[in-house]
Amino acid sequence: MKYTGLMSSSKPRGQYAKGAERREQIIQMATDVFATEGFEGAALKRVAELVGVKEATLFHYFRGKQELLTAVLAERDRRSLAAIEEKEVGLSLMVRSAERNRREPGLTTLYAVASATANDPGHDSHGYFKERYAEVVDALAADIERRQTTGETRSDLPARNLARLVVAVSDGLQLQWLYDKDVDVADGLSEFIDALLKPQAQT
Amino acid sequence: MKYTGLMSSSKPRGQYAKGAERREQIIQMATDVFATEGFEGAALKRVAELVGVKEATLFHYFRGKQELLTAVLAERDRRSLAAIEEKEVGLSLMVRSAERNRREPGLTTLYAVASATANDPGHDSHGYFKERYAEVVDALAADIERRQTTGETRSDLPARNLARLVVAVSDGLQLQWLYDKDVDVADGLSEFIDALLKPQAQT
DNA sequence: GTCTATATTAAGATAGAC
DNA sequence: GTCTATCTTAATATAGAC
Repeated sequence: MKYTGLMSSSKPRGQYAKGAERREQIIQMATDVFATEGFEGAALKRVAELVGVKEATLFHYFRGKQELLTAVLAERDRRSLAAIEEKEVGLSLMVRSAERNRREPGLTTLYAVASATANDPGHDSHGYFKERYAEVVDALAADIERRQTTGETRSDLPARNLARLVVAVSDGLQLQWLYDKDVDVADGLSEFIDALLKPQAQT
Repeated sequence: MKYTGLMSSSKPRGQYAKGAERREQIIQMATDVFATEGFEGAALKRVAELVGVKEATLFHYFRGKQELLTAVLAERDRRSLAAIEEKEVGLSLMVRSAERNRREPGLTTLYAVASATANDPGHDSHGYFKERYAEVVDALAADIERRQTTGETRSDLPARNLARLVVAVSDGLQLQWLYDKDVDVADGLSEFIDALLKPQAQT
């Protein structure tokens, strides 16, 4: 309802914030509001009030609501990666991400919905998702291929196909979780990786 | 753009169609328009024109655009099932459905987007997807469990977990296909089923 | 101090929901 | 018709460079 308390304390009279900082503030606050209200349900007015600026200021930093959404999604990715050990890549990163998702259901839902709706090339986040899918599949395929050479992982299927399956299981279970919170994405993904990637004895 | 549904020429002047028939016509035409223009992009006015009725008539049969969408999605399911051998259930049905999806990309995209956006309990199609996921997982689990007793399929994992993975791979690959049409959902799903469900030798 | 780039806002157009 | 949300336009305020 009322957020006026935040205004004057966070932004002393007569001072302008530096562009990059204000941009950060807006993304952070938009993250919270989008995660709580959903994309359509969120009003930019509320975001602006919480930051302590007028709506018009938001449009100075972002061309529109969709561009702000893209910034929120990209920033979540960035934070996610930053919070993880550098050595963790590929398969273990996927499982770790699924565990993080469990802790932020609002953002995870936002992400799942956006990944489907942004399929339209006209959607502002289309490029972001297209590139990200390519990157994730590439990184996973490289990790799997490395494991294949050491015999740690089955080699009877192309690494790239296996990578696509891992990503598919992750996204697909996430979708089922939207409708049934008993579904555990991290557990299911782990089970899948253990079961599918284990070296195969010929039967 | 060509719309192949039943046209107004099938309705002689001065005759009212029976409710069920008109309803059918509307659903068929809406299917074409939604598949071509997408849900948001589609104008109900256009659907009405193509059917040969006023927009108000649409609202007589469906409370709103979302309810019409639900009817379109449900009808696609019904037709899909009707066109398939009765004996085909479970795993082979999943692969067959993926093959059909390849032939109707517009509808498939519509379905993928709707399955993510309808996660909100307030969305008109929410109940449809929730029930459908439960049904599909149940049917698949039953099929897999049967195969497990015959030794045709691995038994070291619960049938229900395997069923959820199969559904996840199907939906997940479909999502990747939205961004890269080179992804072949049916092939990937087949590969996955062959690889994962094969009885496991102990390693 | 003046100048310029950037930050911010007031006011309102437009479109859709109720 | 009223209300609310997105977005535009154009004018004002501030910070930093010189």
